[in-house]
Amino acid sequence: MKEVCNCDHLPSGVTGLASEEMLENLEKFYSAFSARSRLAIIDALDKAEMCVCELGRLLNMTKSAVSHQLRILKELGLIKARKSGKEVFYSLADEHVKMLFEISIEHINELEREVCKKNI
Amino acid sequence: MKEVCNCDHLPSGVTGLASEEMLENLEKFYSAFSARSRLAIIDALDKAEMCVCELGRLLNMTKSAVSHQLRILKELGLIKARKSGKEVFYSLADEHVKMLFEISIEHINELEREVCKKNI
DNA sequence: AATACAGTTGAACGAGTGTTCAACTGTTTT
DNA sequence: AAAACAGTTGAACACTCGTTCAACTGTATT
Repeated sequence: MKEVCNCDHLPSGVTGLASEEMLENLEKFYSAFSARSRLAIIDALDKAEMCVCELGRLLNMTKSAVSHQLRILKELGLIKARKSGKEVFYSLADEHVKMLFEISIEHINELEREVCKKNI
Repeated sequence: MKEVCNCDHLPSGVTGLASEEMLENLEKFYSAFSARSRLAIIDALDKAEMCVCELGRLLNMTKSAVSHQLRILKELGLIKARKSGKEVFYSLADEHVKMLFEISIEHINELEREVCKKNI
């Protein structure tokens, strides 16, 4: 009962691999969430619309740092901006972003529990 | 009807922000998916159990590069290993990882469609 | 018109990261 | 016992990325 690696050929049963384009989209999307500062911003905007100044104070970041990260999130289509006088109010782009973020939180919580159980 | 930034105090309606620990978990999790090579590995393992050699050939990576990334994924509890003779077969850790990955793909597809619609 | 404030931008810096290379372990085959 | 193979590991390298700093735009206030 030997399990062959047979490294002369590709594994046979493997079909439906993600396309290059899909991988690129996934990478871009996950990268947006892979920095603590951006995660904190998304988490905050998941709770309420906020201006740069508020975000900065809430998250202990400089306005500049917040602004840089907001630009990245905006380019990825994850947040939207609403200008009002001197201020710019940011919020999550749509319900899809909101859902995806909240679902992730739930699942990662359960994942964490699984890992903990195994380590006992 | 002026919308006050009132940058002397924190925004009032904001409660239930993610804890530091939660942010850390989210960051670790998303970081695991933020490298193209790791994404490709996860995608492949989502389709079938594979050894390092197969992954390397399938994804055009050296065994060393694959092994390094597998170590990271294993430390995060996202994949598991099964040794058999000379070879080590890897697969996704459990159904939770599988689901989270597949759900993400669906949602990102829809997200992409939304963004495209807006750019018309 | 001058000042103050919210926000943006680009350059520069330091920290983190993925790959490569070479040496290594451990198992199987001859 | 020696050779071959699957896989791992650590150092080195280039590259990316987030923050800081300073200068800037545009709006509101006096």
